[in-house]
Amino acid sequence: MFQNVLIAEDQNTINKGVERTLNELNIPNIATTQYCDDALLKLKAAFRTDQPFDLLITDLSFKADHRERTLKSGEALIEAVKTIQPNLKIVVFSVEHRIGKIKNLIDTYDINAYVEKGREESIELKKAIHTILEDKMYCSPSIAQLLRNVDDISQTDQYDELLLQLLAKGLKREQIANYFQEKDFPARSLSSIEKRINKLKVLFDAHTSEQLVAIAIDRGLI
Amino acid sequence: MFQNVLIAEDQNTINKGVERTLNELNIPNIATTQYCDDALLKLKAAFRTDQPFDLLITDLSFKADHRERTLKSGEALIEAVKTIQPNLKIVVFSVEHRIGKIKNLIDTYDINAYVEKGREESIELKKAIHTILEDKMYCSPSIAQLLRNVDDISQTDQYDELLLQLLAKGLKREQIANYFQEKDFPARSLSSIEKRINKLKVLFDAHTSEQLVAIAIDRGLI
DNA sequence: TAATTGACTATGGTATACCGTAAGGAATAG
DNA sequence: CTATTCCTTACGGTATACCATAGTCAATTA
Repeated sequence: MFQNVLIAEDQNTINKGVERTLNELNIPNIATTQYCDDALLKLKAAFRTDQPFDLLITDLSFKADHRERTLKSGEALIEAVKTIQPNLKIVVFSVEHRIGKIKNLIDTYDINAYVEKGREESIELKKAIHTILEDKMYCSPSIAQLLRNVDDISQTDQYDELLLQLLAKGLKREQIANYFQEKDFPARSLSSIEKRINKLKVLFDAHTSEQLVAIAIDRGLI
Repeated sequence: MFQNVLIAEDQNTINKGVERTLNELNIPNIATTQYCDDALLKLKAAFRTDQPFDLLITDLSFKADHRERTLKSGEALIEAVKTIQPNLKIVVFSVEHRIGKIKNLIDTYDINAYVEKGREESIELKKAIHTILEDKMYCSPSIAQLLRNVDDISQTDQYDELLLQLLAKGLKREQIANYFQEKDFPARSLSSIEKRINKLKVLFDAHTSEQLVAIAIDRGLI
């Protein structure tokens, strides 16, 4: 079982709750922190001793408050951690359900578990920890399900992604065409842009381009 | 001090955490539940005994899962509770920061405290409970600040919020107008809808309605 | 080579969104 | 009461989005 676990989570109550769950697993040393910067400091400090942390459980989003912050998100924390202790096991514990974001997280940072916050989260956390101990990856069932279907989404390639981003950034169709002209992209005419947007609307079952943007955001594509 | 407290919160970990916080206040009987319907059953059952609950701490949003639900939100639970035990003290404990919703909650249901989930939530929960014991209302500082600035804005907030939601759901301007006709809302003409959308675009500095929706989602307005 | 296909583009017509103006009515101020 | 202001609505013109059609060109195939 893990010996030294660090919890990074801004919500105080969740800290307490996760701590209690870890108690039930008989983990001897549990540290908690409410800021990413503090988490990194603690990890660094412990890494220099003979008692480094062997597991990090971290949220993704941390609210801003009066304190200055260098690391502003779980992603940033993970990226920083990987440079000093690349073998540290990491569990991401978040409400994030946008599959694009999660897939990116898994692909980029090679995290060991993704647990979605929800009713069964305590049970899932325990499962995740046991699974990691066997050197396997754990993922909440609902998310695992979505990940399997993620190939549908990767059809919408970089081009579509950029197109949706530009829409969400407030560019009109003609402006997008001009932008693509400059970048010398294929399908850079106004006509092609229109067709592509239309294709995306069919693909995502959106009635308007406003809804298209909303869906794209909801799925974490942009 | 309160003797019998019920916690309604779908996130298991938060349940544990709040329970621990209440332990620190030496509250003898703490019950937890992850469903609104169960919460109501427990409240009803206890109300018939000589040990009714004297405090309810409830979240606002409860995720859907396989179970059938009658009560789907904290608001619904509160409304139901008020019919059977109108004097029950209620603490709402939520991440909700849309001031319109919160003001509506306070005005309609006469709740005793609103604690916003965040870094200081445990301390605030304790403060809230102590404040309620003195028969006063407690509100998180950040929310209290916002409430002071919002007198008549809240109505327009609701309206704008719905408008943005309908846009994100793919309704066209005319369909939104029709929807507002049916609901007998003020400013229900196509012209008014257009004007309002335009006002929102100026307010949020959006160039297109697509961007407006994106910004609204980003800020958690919808 | 000739035909075919597919990706891209140009064009024009229709629908919708956008924007300004003005009229009506309710509430408010003088 | 009248004037003013604010809100709502109607209306009309312009811009943009939407949609169908057809043309160009390059690559592929027979």
